[in-house]
Amino acid sequence: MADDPTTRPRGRPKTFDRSRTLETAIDSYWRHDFDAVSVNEICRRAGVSKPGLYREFGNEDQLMDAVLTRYSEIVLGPVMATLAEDRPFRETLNALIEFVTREETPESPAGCLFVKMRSLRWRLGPITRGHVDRLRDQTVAAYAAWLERATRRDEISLPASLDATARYVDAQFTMLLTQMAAGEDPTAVRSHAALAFSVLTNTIHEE
Amino acid sequence: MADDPTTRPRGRPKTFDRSRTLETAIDSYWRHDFDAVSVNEICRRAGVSKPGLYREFGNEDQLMDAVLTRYSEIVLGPVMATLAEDRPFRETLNALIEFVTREETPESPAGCLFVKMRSLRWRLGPITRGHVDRLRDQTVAAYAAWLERATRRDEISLPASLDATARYVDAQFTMLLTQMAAGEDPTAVRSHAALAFSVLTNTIHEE
DNA sequence: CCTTTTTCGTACCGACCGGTATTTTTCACC
DNA sequence: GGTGAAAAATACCGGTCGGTACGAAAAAGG
Repeated sequence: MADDPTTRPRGRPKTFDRSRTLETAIDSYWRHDFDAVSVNEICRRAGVSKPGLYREFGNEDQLMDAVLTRYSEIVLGPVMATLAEDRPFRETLNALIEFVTREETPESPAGCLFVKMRSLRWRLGPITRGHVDRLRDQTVAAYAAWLERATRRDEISLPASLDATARYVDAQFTMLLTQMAAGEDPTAVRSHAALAFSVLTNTIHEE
Repeated sequence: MADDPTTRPRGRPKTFDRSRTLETAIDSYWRHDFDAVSVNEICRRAGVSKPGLYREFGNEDQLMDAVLTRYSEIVLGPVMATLAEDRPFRETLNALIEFVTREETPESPAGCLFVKMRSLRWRLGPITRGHVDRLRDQTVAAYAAWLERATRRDEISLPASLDATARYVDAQFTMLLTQMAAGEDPTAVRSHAALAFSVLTNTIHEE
């Protein structure tokens, strides 16, 4: 069943491990400085030949795009899901802050690869760049929807227009993640988060 | 007097224009993507031979250090001076926000070269990196002194420890300048500033 | 066994990098 | 005019980059 002789293709069987290579690439881009991660370097780390990688992904731009797609599924998806849940505003906010300021672990470095890509936009090819832009719009839209629901339930009162506030939230999370990626103390970053988001939660009807 | 024959050195007179080269380098690093600015590229832009530049500055690290020194004198110095002035807190804050969110002009791109260097720390040599770290400490210290004076005069009440608040202010200005460098709309960035700093100015005794 | 098909990886391409050896030019001094 | 010293630029170095030409290897079909 593992190798059905009727469907087995004709030529030399493929041994290239796409998934493993992709994970190596994600980890490399995420953990290390961006310009220290060349295609050559990824091949070295993944133990894969360069033409093999190019056969699988096409070029550097498409490789980065595949990396971003996978990262989006693994990391960004759950965050979006959290934002879409119908929990009290503070609860979701605290969960997000906790998630964003978590310590580095062997399987997931501090910071966010998506934020890193946004800040190093010029290193990206046109495909990945477009992908990043689309994801950013989706992220801001998710923040806006979250804020609107909380506003309708009188949990917060918007300090600015819905769109401006959503962009502010995005900017603040970007800043927090950038600081985490830079190796800042998580406690200090959390205190920044408390200050930055107090404009949302310290409303008059808490008095 | 311009060429005193008693002090005129022996060999071929120097024609290398250090100041002009330095300004070309500042403009290049400031305006363009960091990895698009190689030593070769700076030589091309400045119309200077590569050995000439190396004779003048030593290597890339020392060139960047010289760039940072000059930038610090030109741009960071006046900001520090503004912070040290004894003006009402809001007045200084507004002046800083206005300065930071100014539009791009031919002689000064949007954003801040110092912030750019901080975010691209891995592109820097050891000398420039140390310089950046020192300047950052000085900046945070200047914010702290400014906040402390305002607190003593009861203009603001600190929402966290002096040090934590100073670091928060630094983080926020860094974020604003990063957004400006990314080409965001100055009005949107100013609205982010208003939200981020409201935690300092919206104190109880304004009620 | 031999051909066909597919994937494999070595070895290479031109471009650009940071940095320098070397020769030529331009001056002061004699 | 000849000579020594300082600064000029050409032309080069080894290394790395993104990307690929091409022959060897491994399977199925005959």
